[in-house]
Amino acid sequence: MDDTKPEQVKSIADLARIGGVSVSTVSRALTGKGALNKGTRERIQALADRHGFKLNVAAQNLRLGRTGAIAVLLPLGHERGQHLSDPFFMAMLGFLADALTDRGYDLLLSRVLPQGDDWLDTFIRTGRTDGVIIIGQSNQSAVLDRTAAHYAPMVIWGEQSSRNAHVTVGTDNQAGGALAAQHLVARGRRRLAFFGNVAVPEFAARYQGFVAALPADLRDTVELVHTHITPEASLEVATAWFAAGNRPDGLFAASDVVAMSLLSAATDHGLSVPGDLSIIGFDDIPMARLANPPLTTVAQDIEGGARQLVDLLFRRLAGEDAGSISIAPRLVIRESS
Amino acid sequence: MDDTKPEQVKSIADLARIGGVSVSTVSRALTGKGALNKGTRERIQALADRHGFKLNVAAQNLRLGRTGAIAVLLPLGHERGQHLSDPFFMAMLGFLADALTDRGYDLLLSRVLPQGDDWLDTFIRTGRTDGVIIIGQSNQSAVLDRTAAHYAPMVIWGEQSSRNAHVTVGTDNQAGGALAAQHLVARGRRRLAFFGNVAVPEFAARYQGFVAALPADLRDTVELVHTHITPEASLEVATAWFAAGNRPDGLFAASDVVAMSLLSAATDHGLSVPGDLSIIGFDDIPMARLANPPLTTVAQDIEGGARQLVDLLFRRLAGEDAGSISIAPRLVIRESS
DNA sequence: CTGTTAGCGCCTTCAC
DNA sequence: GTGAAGGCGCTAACAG
Repeated sequence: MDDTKPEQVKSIADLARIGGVSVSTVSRALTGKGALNKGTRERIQALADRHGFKLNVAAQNLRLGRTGAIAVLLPLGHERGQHLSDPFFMAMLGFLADALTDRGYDLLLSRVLPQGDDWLDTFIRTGRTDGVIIIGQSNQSAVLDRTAAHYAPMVIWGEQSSRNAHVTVGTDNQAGGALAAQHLVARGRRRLAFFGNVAVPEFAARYQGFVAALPADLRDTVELVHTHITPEASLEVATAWFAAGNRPDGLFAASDVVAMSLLSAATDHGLSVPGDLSIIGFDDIPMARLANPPLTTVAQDIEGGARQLVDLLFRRLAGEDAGSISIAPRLVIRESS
Repeated sequence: MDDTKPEQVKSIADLARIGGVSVSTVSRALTGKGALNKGTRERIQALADRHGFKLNVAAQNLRLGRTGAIAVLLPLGHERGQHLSDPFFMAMLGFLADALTDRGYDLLLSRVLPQGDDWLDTFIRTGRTDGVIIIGQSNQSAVLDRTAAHYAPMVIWGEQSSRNAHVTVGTDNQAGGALAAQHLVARGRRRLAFFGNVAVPEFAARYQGFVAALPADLRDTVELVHTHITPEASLEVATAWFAAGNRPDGLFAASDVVAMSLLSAATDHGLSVPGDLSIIGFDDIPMARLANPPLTTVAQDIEGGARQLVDLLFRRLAGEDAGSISIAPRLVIRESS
């Protein structure tokens, strides 16, 4: 056809000049919005392709008063190492990335070390993203509540509570704890303990649900062992605990990673699982089935959760006053119990 | 002092009006750039704080001709499930987020299903980010090379090769394979196999390094077992392989996740580790020490790697023609060998 | 159907 | 030391 040499085209103005049309025509051709003669549209599109030109998304978004990005924040309130290693978050993040991509949004990832009480407002006011997804309340419930009061497009993965002013999506952790309790009791286990960090709302709920579902005589004897849920910390705590002579017959861990630490420590101390004791985890990370023996666990629907988070966020972004969502957990029985 | 009611301040123009100064003064006060009377600067900053005003980062970046964001792309060329579950990526991502945050940049996360051969150029031309970090070549080396020819701010975590036109940071996978070989040989193991997907450059190099470091008589008998490196796929392959009657005494896995599958499958078939056979993984994910028995593995320096990736990217962003970096692996001997 | 124009919110020369 | 004005690249009335 014609033989325009691919010169540097940096903006629609350049392309407009080369194509002998106005910038609005180029804009209409490339966005597909607005009425435009089919021939012109195709000619401009072809011209853009030939020059390897794409609309600048940043400028486009500025003009549209949006950013085209959603922030995913991992607050490291007290579990500094958790997010680095826990497969649960990787899975969640992957599904979130998919769900946001499907809607044409970018995912802005940020790990935050909460400082003072306005790290969240400060982040939001810089206008970097159109909405915020926060993974876990950590110890920041008060900050979340304060921001939720004036900022709608924010959803939190975590524990739902009537005390929360912020909107959450999350597993019914109490129900999950109850599933674990019922299972251990059904197996005839009576010397029980829970391992986790109850300063984290999700874990506290798992513990409460666990205790509440126990028969009255066991409720008073169940031990609460505090541990951060990183592999390193939980292995250390578990090893020390067994070394101190504790001989339980039923353990419920706040996460699969902690459960794997318990498994490892128990084996090291010559105990057989599930012969001498049962161990139950929480999450059902892909690796739970690779544990030795494969881990019985309370499964969270990570993919479904991610989808619900994104759905809810976009409903709120659209002005709808959509509320919290609770997801039922499911007991997956393998060989560790 | 004064009692201005916090009205809605959406731009520096609003603040300029309220403060009785020009927009340029506000800009100078809030960015700290340019000369300005100290008193004015402090007055405007106080005014901004009182109104909870922050500069709009998107507009600022548009004006400065940058985006303030770096893309981290996970190409899912043939390991669709890998990135969802492999703790290695979570760790890498966490460290990248930290390193980028330290430099005042955002991390734009994107999982891409490579389509055709210009998904990368298309992404770059939309101008969403100032640079690109790609985790793994996947099967896209040709695409990466083509883009690298005209786009400097791009670094790849993966396998370095003289055939690569793109710049990489990565573990010396051949050396890692050699470490595994030497260790198994030193343990007197002779019936060897490698488990992994050699269509992935990194894994191919691990396999080659492994074979090359073997004594001549073993080199011909080592078996290459193909498996994707997801927990699900590798467990299935390992189980079938043992069920077919294979009785090796030394296994080298392309990743720790695969090694844990091998451990699980071997135990299921009544084999003892390390009694009957030795198993070595690759990565040294935090959970490797929680395996039962704890996993011997070739450790990658994930944190150092992430830092090098970011350093290299910013050097190239500054116009420097900085080249690829190779990181030495380290054998971590635990109880699985 | 297409072009002109006025911004989105900010930074930065150039004057004063 | 501070203000006015132009423009980063794009979109959307409003005209014609």
